[in-house]
Amino acid sequence: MTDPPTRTSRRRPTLADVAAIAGVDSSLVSRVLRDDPRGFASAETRDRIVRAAQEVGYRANAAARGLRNARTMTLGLLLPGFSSPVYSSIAHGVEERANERGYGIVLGTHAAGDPHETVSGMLMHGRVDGLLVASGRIEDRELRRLVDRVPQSVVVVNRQVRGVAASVVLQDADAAVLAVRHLVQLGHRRICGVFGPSTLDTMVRRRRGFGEECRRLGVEASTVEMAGRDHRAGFEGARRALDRTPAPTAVIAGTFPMAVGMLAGMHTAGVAVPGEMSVLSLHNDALADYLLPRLSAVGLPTERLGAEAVDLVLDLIDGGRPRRVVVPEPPRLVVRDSTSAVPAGQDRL
Amino acid sequence: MTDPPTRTSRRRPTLADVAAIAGVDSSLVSRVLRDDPRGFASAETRDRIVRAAQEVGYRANAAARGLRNARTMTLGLLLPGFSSPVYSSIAHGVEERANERGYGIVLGTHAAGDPHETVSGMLMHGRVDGLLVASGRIEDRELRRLVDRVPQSVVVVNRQVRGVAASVVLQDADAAVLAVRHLVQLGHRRICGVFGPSTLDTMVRRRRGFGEECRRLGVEASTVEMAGRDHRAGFEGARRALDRTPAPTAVIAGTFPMAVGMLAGMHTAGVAVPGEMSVLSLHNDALADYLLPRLSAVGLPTERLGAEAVDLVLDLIDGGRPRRVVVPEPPRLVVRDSTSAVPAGQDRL
DNA sequence: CTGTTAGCGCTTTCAT
DNA sequence: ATGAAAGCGCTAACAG
Repeated sequence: MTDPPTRTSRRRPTLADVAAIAGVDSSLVSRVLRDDPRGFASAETRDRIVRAAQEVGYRANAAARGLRNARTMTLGLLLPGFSSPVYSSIAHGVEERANERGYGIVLGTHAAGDPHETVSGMLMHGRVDGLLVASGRIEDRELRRLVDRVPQSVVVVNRQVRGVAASVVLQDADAAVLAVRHLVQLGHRRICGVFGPSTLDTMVRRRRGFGEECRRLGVEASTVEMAGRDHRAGFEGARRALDRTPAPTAVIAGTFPMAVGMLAGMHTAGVAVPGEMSVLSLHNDALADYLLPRLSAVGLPTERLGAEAVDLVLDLIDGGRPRRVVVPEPPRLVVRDSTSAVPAGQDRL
Repeated sequence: MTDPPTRTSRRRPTLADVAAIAGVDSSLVSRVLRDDPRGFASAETRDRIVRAAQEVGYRANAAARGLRNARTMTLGLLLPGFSSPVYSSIAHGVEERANERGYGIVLGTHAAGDPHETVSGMLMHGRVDGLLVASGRIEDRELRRLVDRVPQSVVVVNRQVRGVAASVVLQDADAAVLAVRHLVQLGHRRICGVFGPSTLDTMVRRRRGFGEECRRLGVEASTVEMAGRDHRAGFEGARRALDRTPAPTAVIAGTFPMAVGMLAGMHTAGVAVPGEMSVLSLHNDALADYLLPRLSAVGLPTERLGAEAVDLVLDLIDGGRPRRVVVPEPPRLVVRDSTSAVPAGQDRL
């Protein structure tokens, strides 16, 4: 028998402590504090309980509750890191929506260690009720194996994987379509798309949208595939695009950081943007307004990605069926200064 | 009595399940699987247990373990968001080090909701064993109140708060000192520091280092204080710096995004960098190499910040005494293209 | 070397 | 309207 802790005691107060002070049973305290419909208590008792709880600063222990309910009220979020603004944005959206729905987030970046271990660790130890995988680095095969074990609680974000039924993606192809249309409207007829590795699902979809729209509009499309998708990849991609003969009059970058790198790459190569070359980014970012020249971009609603993913996984946890969600907000073109009409003398095929 | 689940069963296997298959008691399974020194088992039994565990894919339930041990093996990380690269970097450092030491991270950004609730929620519900607060937005007073309740497990990161004994910071003042010296060496004698709000501890320290070194070296210092510390704040700060009479020949930006904004601001104002104005950033970033001009910067070891914070909080959890840690790695100057010798005709006071 | 027992803090029947 | 008791899955103390 431990004596009920006072305000000054350091041990975390338990239901029993509150019950002792209020002079009732702990089960009643539990019901009252949770507003359990079956927890009718006389207004007076109720009041005593609530006051006692406040007095000692009672907070339910999450582990005990989780053990009892077989629910942790926590979701896992697996990211490759915070390298790209897209991941930051996803994290933000996930966290916000999870919060709204009463869930916490445990974070796993697999900067260090085996990605598969990180993933299975979270889910298999029952640390989380569901898992959002927003990492391109985990192999499809690994992911499928994981989902085979716990299909009801894994959602892949910004990616689709054969065999994994629950996913949320953006309208990547449409973003590329929009980009092509903008450039064609400006008079461009030779466009080069510079993308990241085809091992990334988003890149494949953007690239496809790019290729198809170019074909449909009858303009000359070329494509460069880089191993990375960061500034450096863009910088080098610019050079690769310039090597094409005849050179394109406009380039589309597969990611925002790539577009930034391409701006630098064009400058290094002595090619004026947008005078001699238009540069257009897939994905927008606050930084775009502060670059030279200000970067035109097709914005995608990345924060919605996180929110939708949370809704989907919570639905799965509640027994819902896996779905493939496409965020309904369409991509939006934001024209700034890096795209302009095709230079005179180059406007025919 | 439930029958031992086979591979196909969906219920998460427990110790009891493994024990049943191996034909031993669950406590023995527990000891063997944890390599408990008191868990000697005959090689043969051991083998049977391990195989049984593997067969059903046993993973210890974190909630049960946490309840029993009064340890969750989880740390809380409170960030204001991923707006700034510094926060991403801290998150990365924290996650990596925590991983190494066997801890998970639960993330709280207080984009949404009451920051104080987020914080107390994590700690008070026993969801985490310790808390890293890397947010400038939580008021000092709030933070002190929190720490009064649970002094042994809160560490503030990249910030010091009176009344909160455990903190980890960088050598912010020294970074500013290094910046000033670089510019003075280039011949600059009128330098303007453009900082974020003085409500942020880091800004105060950088500003102090700036002011003191300028005084020591006998150069003319002016200071601009902006309400924000993002691109926009830098953009507007550039104009404010140019309004000084006589105008400075060099500016130091309080954060990396501010420096980016200042580059744009100078360009908009028609001031050539570095021809007419040198721009130097406090904090470095991969982006620096891809700006026009490439941005000179003083790098600070932000990732170490996260690692040190994890080490400190784990030390506190183990009963260690609170300390004020300063990350030992000194700031490093990276000279690129945005700083140069003072323009001719302006090199005297 | 292995089993028994008790209990972490909570929720949920089932009694009263 | 309230209480008693059981049990979530795990580990530690103690027996044997």
